[in-house]
Amino acid sequence: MKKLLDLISEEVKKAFAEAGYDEELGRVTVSNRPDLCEFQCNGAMAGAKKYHKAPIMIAGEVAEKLASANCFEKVEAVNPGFLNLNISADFLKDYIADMAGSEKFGLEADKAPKKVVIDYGGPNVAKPLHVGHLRSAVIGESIKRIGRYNGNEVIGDIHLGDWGLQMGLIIYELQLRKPDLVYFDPDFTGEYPTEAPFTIAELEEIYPTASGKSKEDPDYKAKAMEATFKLQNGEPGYRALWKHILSVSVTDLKHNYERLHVDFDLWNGESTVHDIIPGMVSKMKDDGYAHEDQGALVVDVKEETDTKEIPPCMILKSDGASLYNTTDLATIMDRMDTIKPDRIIYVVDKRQELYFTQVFRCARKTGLVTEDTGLTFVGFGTMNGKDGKPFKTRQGGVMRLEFLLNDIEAQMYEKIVSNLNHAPSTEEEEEAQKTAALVALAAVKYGDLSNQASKDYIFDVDRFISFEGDTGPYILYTIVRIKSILGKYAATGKDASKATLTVPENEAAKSLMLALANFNAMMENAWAELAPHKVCAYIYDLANALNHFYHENNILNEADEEKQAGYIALLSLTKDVLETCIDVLGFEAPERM
RNA sequence: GUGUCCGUAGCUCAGCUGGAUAGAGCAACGGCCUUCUAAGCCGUGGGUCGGGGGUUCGAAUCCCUUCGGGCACGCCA
Repeated sequence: MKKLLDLISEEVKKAFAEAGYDEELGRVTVSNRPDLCEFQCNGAMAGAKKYHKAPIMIAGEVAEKLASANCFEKVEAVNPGFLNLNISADFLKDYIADMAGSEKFGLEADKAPKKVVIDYGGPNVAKPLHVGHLRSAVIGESIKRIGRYNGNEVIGDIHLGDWGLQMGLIIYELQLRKPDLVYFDPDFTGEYPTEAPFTIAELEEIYPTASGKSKEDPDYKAKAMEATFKLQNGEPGYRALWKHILSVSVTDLKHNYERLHVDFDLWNGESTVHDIIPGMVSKMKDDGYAHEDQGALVVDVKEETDTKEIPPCMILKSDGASLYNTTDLATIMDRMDTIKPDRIIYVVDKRQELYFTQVFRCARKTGLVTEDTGLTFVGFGTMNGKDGKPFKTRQGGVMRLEFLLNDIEAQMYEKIVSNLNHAPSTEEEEEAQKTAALVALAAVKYGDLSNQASKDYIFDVDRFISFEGDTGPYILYTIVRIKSILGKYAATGKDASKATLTVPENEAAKSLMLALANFNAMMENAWAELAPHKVCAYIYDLANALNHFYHENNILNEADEEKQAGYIALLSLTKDVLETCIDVLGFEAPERM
């Protein structure tokens, strides 16, 4: 289905052409003066110079040609040369009816669907998720869903940190604590136990302890490095332990991501590509791209157009060990090999931007990716506390994601229960718990996603839980409100699915339709710009339009059944669109709140 | 130092492929619950769009400059 703006623009372009002007001048935009008109075209002013004519003259001529166009109910040429347009109520109603009947509310799927890998998450095993992982998960998940909604095949990959020194640290510390475990017996030849010799809680304690010791004690660190080396070279006991660490950790991670409504198609990590690194490196050497510099193996990635010096991309450290770059490049190679994506999107902290330009250039230069493979860096800003500094606990430590969510859910629960105005029954308590979880998630996600991803933002818990105004809960509240009305309508024995739209006969209804009509353009644009905040801005507008409509029209008491059915159809569509949008943002609405 | 992003109302943020009076939310103030959920709606006050130049009929938006801040700049990830 064509976008409403395109349909209107076609008419206006035709009018420009008929009046003897360049039709490109006929591009219509949403009015920035809603008090004057719904849509505007500024082409007359842009063309004034070219045609040596006063803009108002041009606008006037075009307006005359447009007089017969049935899609407008008002066409005005006003000084200095604006073309003010109001759409016809009938035309709009028909458009909305088409939209309601179309599969994706009028969104046309990409003509050539792309296969896209999206790399987000990036947690380390054996370490709990903390607030630093929140943005990647929330933004990445939303971009993934937006991409899918636009008709693409999008594959989410968590890209675990599961291979480096951290693993050696854990193994060595475990060996000190439980030296009798079979994993450390070099003569052991049997089957290793299937049960891990530790719990997630122990694991989460072991890693920081080991990490701390290794910083203080060079000997300890050397031992950990040795363990890492053995692991990477296939020592059976270590491999078996590593699998335990991975599985215990992944189980826990899945649980935590589930709570965030975030899921990944691939749980690959650094270890996935370990075996293909040597081949990749030697090929880069053989092809003449990689050379030694100060002992390290590097690939130059400078380009003439650079405004600053871009350091070479390091492939191997001077001690011959691989590093982050090596794994990332090998991961690209692996993805090209196994998935053949058209595009890879990285949702990562924006501080890594320079690093990723190096990696991308290196991948292109060395032929790891084809010319037309897109490599996109979506950098997100820091989540700051109210003081404008990186978000910390009251004690100044890193806040665990679980604790943060628990805290917000608990406050949400209090609010819900106090809204009941009576002591909750057991059932009500249970429902309140569920609702609190949904609302808390919406509050956190909307709070994050409504900001431009690339900017730092202030994570203000008090603001999020107050849930007034432009917040996730406001959106949910609007949906719940519609559900309630639709439920009551159905309870009178009428069938909402049979309700058909009617021509909007008041300003509130028309505004709501206009807001709805923007859906396809918005969703397409959100994908083009990888910008979930556009979806947030849209649903905030739509929710406002709905609430305005709600206060202007008494739906359930409307005596005229046809008119009432029209309202109901409008409400249903609004609900469906809102729910589609929040789904794409990665949260959902409760039945009541 | 070099590069890069940012600076919009008291606070948090939109708007930035140039257009008419710069928009929201919070906070402040004033209305609206015997009618569909007041987590709502309606209204009032509040801004030299960091400063200065320039391009343009027109600049928060583009260019230059300056001040202030964030971040990144080869063996961490």
